[in-house]
This record gives sequence, structure tokens and C-alpha cells, in this order.
Amino acid sequence: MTPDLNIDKLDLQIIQQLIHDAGLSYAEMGKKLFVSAGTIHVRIKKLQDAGIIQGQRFQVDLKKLGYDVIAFIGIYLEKSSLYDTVARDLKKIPEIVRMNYTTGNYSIFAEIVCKDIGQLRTVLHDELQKIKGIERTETFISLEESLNRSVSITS
Amino acid sequence: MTPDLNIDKLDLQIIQQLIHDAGLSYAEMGKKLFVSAGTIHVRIKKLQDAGIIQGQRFQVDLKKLGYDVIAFIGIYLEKSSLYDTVARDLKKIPEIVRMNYTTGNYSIFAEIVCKDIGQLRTVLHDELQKIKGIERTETFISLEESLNRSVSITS
DNA sequence: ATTGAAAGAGTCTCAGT
DNA sequence: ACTGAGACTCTTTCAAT
Repeated sequence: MTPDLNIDKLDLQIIQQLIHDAGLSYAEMGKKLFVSAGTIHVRIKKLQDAGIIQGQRFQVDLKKLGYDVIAFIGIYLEKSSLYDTVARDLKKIPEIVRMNYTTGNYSIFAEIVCKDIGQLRTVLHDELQKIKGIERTETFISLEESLNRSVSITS
Repeated sequence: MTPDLNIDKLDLQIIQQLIHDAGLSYAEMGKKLFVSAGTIHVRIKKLQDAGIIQGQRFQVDLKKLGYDVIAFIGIYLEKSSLYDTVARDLKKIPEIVRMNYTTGNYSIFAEIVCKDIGQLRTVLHDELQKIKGIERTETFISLEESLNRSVSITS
């Protein structure tokens, strides 16, 4: 399925750079990695075509935009077979930004971003309670985000 | 502290675009929002200077690079006053990509990205156990990531 | 596969409105 | 505060190695 590519050391160095800061020009990155801008260009195109690199997004300071509340929600399902329908319903809530099907206590682990506690309460109390198949939820409000980085690509 | 800026509707539309896809040129974005490329440029510069927009990162398909395991770790501390020192030690583990100080059951909520279960086991068993102040941990391995998007900026 | 150079496209600045 | 045009920089292509 995935085109079989030889990812060499240079590719990994480029990925490592792009994950952490996609702001450099090809010329600058080439200088850093001791190759020409053209080579960087060819490699990045290869990585994009292979779907390894997907697209760039700006990081935004959500607090400065008034989005003050990040919370994590552990969701217990009545039956785990309900995962697909519950997941589909959860996706419709715009405040929910991430969802993982997990082992352990909870069936679904979700992350939610809100403007304030009032909005969080509305989502938890009104939106989530409407969804069939959710047994109960546990909420962990983030008081401080002390780390948010990309994984370090080494080999 | 934060420079007091009038963030108008156009700014929000630009932010909304950049959060979800930073790949468009100023000219293309201008066409979409019915202003000139120069205006987009000025606005983005203003948002960057204010620290609202911070930098772009490429999204990477970690699975294709062999990073197959995402897990969430709930960490119980012996005393919550130990948060700072434990957080400092956790940051030194490169596999840990995110850390939040939270209300509820756990004191610290962390996210970890590994190549395989063996590496996860190593981090949990060797690295985490070395850190003073951690009482115990609970691990939730992600079997499927069904959603990972940016928050929708509306007003 | 990498390079260097030329062509094309994008960013950035600024005078005018 | 927005625009359009010019200067500048970056991306993209390509012939040569």
C-alpha cells in the first residue's frame, strides 16, 4: 500500500526540522544540512508524495484568543461495540479536537478546547449527555500545559 | 502584558485558515477572503508580532516512520508540591511530547510517542520509575486515533 | 542522486488613496 | 487601513555531472 521508500539520514534530518519549525527556506535548510536547496526541494517533494509529510499548520496561542480551558475527558461506554456511533456523534461537537480509542479504564479519550468553564459545562452537560451509548465521563481540566512538542525523529 | 490588539473578523478568518492549513499563498488567501495579498501580509505580520501566531510545523504521519504507539499516562504524585521537579525530570524523556497539570484523579497527564510496545515498556519501567515523587501511573494505549484537528476559531 | 543556474512565483515594501 | 506596483527572495525546473 505505502510506496516503499528508502528513507535515509538526510530525509530524517529534514523531517526532524520540518516537525519542529517549518519556517526555514530550502536554501537555509540546505546550508544547515550541507546540501543544495534543490536537493532539499527534491527530498521534501518525495516525502510529501509518500504521505509522510502532510501539511503545515501554524501554532496559535489559544489563550490570547480567549480559549482558556483545555480539558481531557475519559469516556466510559455502555458497550465497546458502540464506539463507532459514539465517535461519529462526538466529532460533530466542534470543541472536541482529539479522540482516541484506548485500552484501560476508559474506552474513549477525548480532548476539548473551550473559551471558559461555562462553555465546557455546556458541552459536558448538554451535548455529551445527549449522545446514546455513553455511560459516564470523567473530566480533567488542565491547569497548566508544561510541555507540547513534536516527537524527536532520530532513526 | 499582552499588547492590546483589535482582532477583527478578517484576523479571525486568517487565523482560522492558518490553523487548519498554512499552505496557501497570500494571494490565494486574499482571493478567498476578498482582500489583496498585501493586506493578508500586513495582518499576518501583526498577528505574529503579537505572538498570537507562533510558527508553522509540518504534520507528519508517524506510523509511516515506525512510530506506532501513542499512549496517555496518568501520573499520581506523592505530594502535589512535587509537580515542578517531576515535570522537569519528565521533560528530559524525549518520548514524552506533552504534559499537563490537571484537576481530578491524576496530578499530571502526559502523552508519549514510541516506536513499539518494547520502547514504551522501557520508558514506563526504567525511566519513569527513576523519577522521585511519582507514586504510581496508569497507562492508556491508543488503539486508534479517530480525530486530531485544530479548534475552530469563530469569534 | 546532486548541483548550479535560469525561469517562474511568492513575499515584502512603499507611495498613493 | 487597503491597494497595486516594483524590488527582492524563494521555489521549481532542467541540463550537466
